[in-house]
Amino acid sequence: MVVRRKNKVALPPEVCPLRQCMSILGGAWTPNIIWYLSGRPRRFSELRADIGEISAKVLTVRLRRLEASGVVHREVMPTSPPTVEYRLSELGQELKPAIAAIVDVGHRLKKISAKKNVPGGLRT
Amino acid sequence: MVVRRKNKVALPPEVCPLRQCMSILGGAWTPNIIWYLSGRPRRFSELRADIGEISAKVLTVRLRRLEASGVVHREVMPTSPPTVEYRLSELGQELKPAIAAIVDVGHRLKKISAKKNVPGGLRT
DNA sequence: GTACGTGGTTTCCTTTTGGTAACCGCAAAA
DNA sequence: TTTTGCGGTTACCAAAAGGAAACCACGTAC
Repeated sequence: MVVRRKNKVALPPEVCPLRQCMSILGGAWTPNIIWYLSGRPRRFSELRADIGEISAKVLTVRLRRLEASGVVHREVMPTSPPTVEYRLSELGQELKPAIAAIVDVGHRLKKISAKKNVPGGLRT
Repeated sequence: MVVRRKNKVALPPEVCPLRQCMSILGGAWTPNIIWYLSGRPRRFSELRADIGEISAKVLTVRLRRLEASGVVHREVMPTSPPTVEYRLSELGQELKPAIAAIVDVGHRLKKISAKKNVPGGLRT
């Protein structure tokens, strides 16, 4: 019995742009984080307060992932107690139009669902 | 002991537009479905083939939810075997710019991650 | 010494999600 | 009569996600 190479040569991933981008935007609160950071840099506790319902754990996980994907920059300031500032990287800035578009649709959805008396439409 | 009315008068939901919109776009494959439907109306089996990896169950659930939220219109055609056509409603059309913006970022992410040799960035 | 604030981490738990596979009803075709 | 295609539905299951609460290190303030 001989070990053979597979017939298919592991066809290149050919990532779908939509999935590519959604893999960054996915997960609870991620768009909100980007939204707030698009305003100005923020500290951990600021983001926590801004978003309100997010847990520390999830916020940590999100920020770590965004950092790993190059969307967010993390900087420790030499203060005491040390504060940490998060801001959108150059790459992160590219997401702003997408987030803005989503927010924009959100506004229109609100108007429409108000007209139609669909109480809030779908909620999470 | 007297039953009292609550102090807070059930403050209005005050839905965040971002969450509002993401509650529609959320869930695996949803943006892809909208993307394909934004091209032209499609049948169930077409969408299934277009997206490829989606299961019938999830596709059903997504379409039902999109229909319920008024984004997608479902029409049964009087053919045999009966075919069902899905298309974006007027409200669904509003989502096109947002999806387009996301796709656009996806393209740029691809270029950047190619440059940086981050192999695909984050995958789902 | 003790408490406090910052920015987390860790553990545990419940809920949600999404996939697989089997099944279904109908009408037409073979 | 059996099969085929369409458009699903259902039951079951494993994995992932996300929340709560406890914990942690560090330097400063009291």
